[in-house]
Amino acid sequence: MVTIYDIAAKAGVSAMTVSRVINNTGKISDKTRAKVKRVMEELNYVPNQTARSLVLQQTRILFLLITDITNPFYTTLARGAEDAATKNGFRLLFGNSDESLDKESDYIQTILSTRVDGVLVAPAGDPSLPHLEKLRRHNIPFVLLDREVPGIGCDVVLGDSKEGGRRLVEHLAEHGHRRIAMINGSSSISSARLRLQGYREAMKLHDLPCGELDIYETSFGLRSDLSGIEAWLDAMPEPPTAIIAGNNVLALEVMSVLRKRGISVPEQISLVCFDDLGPYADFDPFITVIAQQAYHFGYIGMQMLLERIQEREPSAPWKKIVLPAELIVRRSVAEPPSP
Amino acid sequence: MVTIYDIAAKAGVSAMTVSRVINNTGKISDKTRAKVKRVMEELNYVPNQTARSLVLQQTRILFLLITDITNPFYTTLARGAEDAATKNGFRLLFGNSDESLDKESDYIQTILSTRVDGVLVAPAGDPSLPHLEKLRRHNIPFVLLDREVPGIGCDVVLGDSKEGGRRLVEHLAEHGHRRIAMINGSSSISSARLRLQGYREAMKLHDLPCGELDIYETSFGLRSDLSGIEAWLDAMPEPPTAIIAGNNVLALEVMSVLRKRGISVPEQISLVCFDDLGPYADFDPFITVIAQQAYHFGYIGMQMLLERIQEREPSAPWKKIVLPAELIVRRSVAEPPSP
DNA sequence: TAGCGTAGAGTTATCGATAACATTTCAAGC
DNA sequence: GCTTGAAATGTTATCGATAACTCTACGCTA
Repeated sequence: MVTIYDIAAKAGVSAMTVSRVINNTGKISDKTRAKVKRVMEELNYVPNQTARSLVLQQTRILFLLITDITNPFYTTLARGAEDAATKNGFRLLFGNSDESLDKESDYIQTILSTRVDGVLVAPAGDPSLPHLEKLRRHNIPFVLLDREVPGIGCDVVLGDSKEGGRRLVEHLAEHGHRRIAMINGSSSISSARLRLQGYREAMKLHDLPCGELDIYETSFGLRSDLSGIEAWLDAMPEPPTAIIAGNNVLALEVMSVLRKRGISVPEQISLVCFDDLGPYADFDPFITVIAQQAYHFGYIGMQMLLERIQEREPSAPWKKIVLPAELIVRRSVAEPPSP
Repeated sequence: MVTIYDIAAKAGVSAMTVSRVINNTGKISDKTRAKVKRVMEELNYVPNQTARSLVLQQTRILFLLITDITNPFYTTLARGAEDAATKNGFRLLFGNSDESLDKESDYIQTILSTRVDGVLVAPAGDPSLPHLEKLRRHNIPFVLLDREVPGIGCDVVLGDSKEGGRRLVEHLAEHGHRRIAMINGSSSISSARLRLQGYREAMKLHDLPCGELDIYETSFGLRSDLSGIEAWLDAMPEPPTAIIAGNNVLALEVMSVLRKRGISVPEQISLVCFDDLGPYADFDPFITVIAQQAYHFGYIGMQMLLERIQEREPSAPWKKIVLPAELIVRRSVAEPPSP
């Protein structure tokens, strides 16, 4: 591998001169600069970023840790983050925790040892706290995306989950639904908690019945086994006329179970969810959703992270951005079937 | 930031002894080992991977460069690659070239300067050749995924694109279609070329008409402007009764145009494509596709890459794996409407 | 008890770059 | 021709780890 010394030797200058040419610093005569550049081209020289990071104490690499790389919400978010990062001369690496605390922990370790300059995290849930404290202890700036974690102070970009929950209930109530059930992610995840809270408040406000059996708490991630969902549907004494899914993955899974049972949406049951389906919503614009501005989550989060890294205002108070929830009405809601 | 010297000082040993404890090499008394470990815990020490990489001349980091992070084909592939990498103690970083040669070139530069141990590339197309030659010149092992590039020798994992093209035509022909059009990615991409070739051969075999206007060559990536597709549909003298899309993104876009025009699928026109829609195919199992084993592309490609890196067989001949194409019949194909 | 082998440590050089300081070069001014 | 100061370039130390070598102390053997 060609090093800066090889270039220096061949160009008949010192390594420092080559370094100055590379970084455009200090004073170099045009003649020397040209000669060094020519030699670099000739030998296909590429500076060793590892060596550079070691002395500069910064990598200009940022990390985005998401919980589900196959979920379009996160890939769209990733695009936003990437765009903001490259626009500022940083590179972005991705990691995928799969909603697992263990994998998340591994990635945190990787992040610490790689000495990245900053991290964007969609945490697996409240128990992610120790992971975040680790980042804090090691002075690595980070911004939370989509989910808050109680107990840690930091910048965070959230969606208006509670409001989203309310709106979905209202939308269904307007169509005459009274038996509205909800399937949701774990309550150890702040967004799931707020979605549920919004749902509960709106149900109460509209004087709709809502027993504990109407709510099913499971994981946001993709599962191979849908029997939990089946059991839940069977357990409700009076079947619901509408279901709210806490995210897009859960909606897919509920849909799959309903189809298997020959229950048609929206004729026999209405179905709505949080999070849009990315490009696929376009394909068959079927399901009514609370859409989140996924791209903006990434873009804004990245901007906040870069501000912390470049510390325009040292130790500014933590910021919390809440992006609005938008109801997109499509074709998955109808009047409840007459009894 | 805590360094190995801080640990050494506090534990009253040399840095080398700490290094030996970290890496479990050499001989260390149990007493010393315990003391060093305790100090490392106390100070939350994490070894600096940058420094380590510099001296070891290896990073244990691999890179996956894909062309569309929002395409489920690639995210599923990414999962496979990640699983194979972590299983072997390597970490995997992702990059997204967006089907752009320029972005691809930037990533190649990043890869070279980061000194990763190996690369999995889905190239933007045949003009990616110089980028791959750069990797070769710098002795970075790489494996191509999904697309070949003429002019470079390397391991590659492909889908059986030609066979897929044939099968789609046959499937449509069996349903009585004679006017079958195709929208496809750029012919500078090997998989697009083969898909087209399969289509052409099958059309000829079945004695079906196929003029130049029936084929529309565009980009595989997502576009905001669908007017090209509109113009193509308008330009065909006799409208087709079926359309084959060269990948899932193109199918989405064609679908979008058709819906806008009030043309229903499959009643008025049949639509099939290459590549499945990931989890979304489950949601509304609508479109008939040639599915590729996306996960296996990643998993197998990664295994081949690791073999090259660990050089079990130095300079073994290049391997070319062709994964079978599977026709999944759903509901987007019907008999052509009677004239 | 001298000699020797080895477990358990330490020393020094190195990876490839850059910061900080040091030195050389050369043109302008008197 | 000599001084002076800025421009141009070089030298040395450093970042945090590891490889390769060296050293020390102790126990066993003859």
